[in-house]
Amino acid sequence: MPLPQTEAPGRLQAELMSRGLRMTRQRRIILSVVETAKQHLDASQILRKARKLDSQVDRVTVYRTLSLLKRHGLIDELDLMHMQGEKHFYERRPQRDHIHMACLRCGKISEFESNLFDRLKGQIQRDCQFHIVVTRLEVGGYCAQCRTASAA
Amino acid sequence: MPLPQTEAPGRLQAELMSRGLRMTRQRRIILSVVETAKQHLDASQILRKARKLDSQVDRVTVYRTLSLLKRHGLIDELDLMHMQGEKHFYERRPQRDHIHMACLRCGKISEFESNLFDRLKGQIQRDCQFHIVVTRLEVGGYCAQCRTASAA
DNA sequence: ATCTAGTTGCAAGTGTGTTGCAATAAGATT
DNA sequence: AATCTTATTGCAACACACTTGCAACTAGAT
Repeated sequence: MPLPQTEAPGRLQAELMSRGLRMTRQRRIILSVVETAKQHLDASQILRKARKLDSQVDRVTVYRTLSLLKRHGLIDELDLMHMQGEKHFYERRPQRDHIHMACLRCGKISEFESNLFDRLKGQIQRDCQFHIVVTRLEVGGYCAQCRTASAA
Repeated sequence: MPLPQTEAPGRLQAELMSRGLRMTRQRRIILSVVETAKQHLDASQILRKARKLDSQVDRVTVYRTLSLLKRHGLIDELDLMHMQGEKHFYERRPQRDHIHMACLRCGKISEFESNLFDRLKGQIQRDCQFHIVVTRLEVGGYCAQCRTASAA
């Protein structure tokens, strides 16, 4: 049974192939899960979704693939303030870095892009002579809804 | 054998006592380890240092004390870009937040305070109506030394 | 069709952090 | 100073995320 390999290959798959890496059945599945994710997924969620597409995907392969994508700078790893144990979450690396805000009450994760953040990174590179490869800015606190809810 | 309890109690101990928490022998030791740390320590390093002062400190007590301090906002938890496995590192919460930069080559951790960072936090609070409790900005990349070293 | 090195799956292992519960001790009360 | 109450501790067992060694497999080149 052929895989839905004719679907648009997706940027992740194209990127990996252009780097001379082998495109296995398992990798294709894991990449598609990561690419089509509508929210931040952790390794076990990725495994579960991958198995729905092909029960022949191992936990270890998920870890190895995530680590590969991370090494190649194609995905970012998030901690989301460790609100749900010690899980790590993953998302495709975006064009422009963004901030993750985690509400300590309702658990909602929101994202925010900011010119100030871009300028701050520039300042770090200049003032500290530090060549930035990856950044992670996470903020814990209370979102607008939960602020008004608790004020009521 | 009395403990060196007559030493200046330290801010952490004073803070906890002012909040009506019991000051046990174990807590005093763990607090002093955290307060006098010259670098970022993880839980197992804290345990080891605590045991040097009193072999009667349990691993669990270290975890519980760190979690207590974190809940009370007296220490911050760092991931330092997960360069050394999944450890978490701890430091006393400073007056002013700072950025942690982790060199991916030599592993050095440097810190940086920035007005832009302060302004960015202000922007988040305003634009997102998000009440910030804690922030963590970690940057991975290459420090000045390692940049020049690899250019050579 | 064949080859070879990159990749996978299994099983076992590592390490961090957590939980239930009986024993202990801090700090208040008398 | 003795007593009391309840927070805290230590132990043992557990939970879970992630890793490693290695034989079997297979993608992509020849």
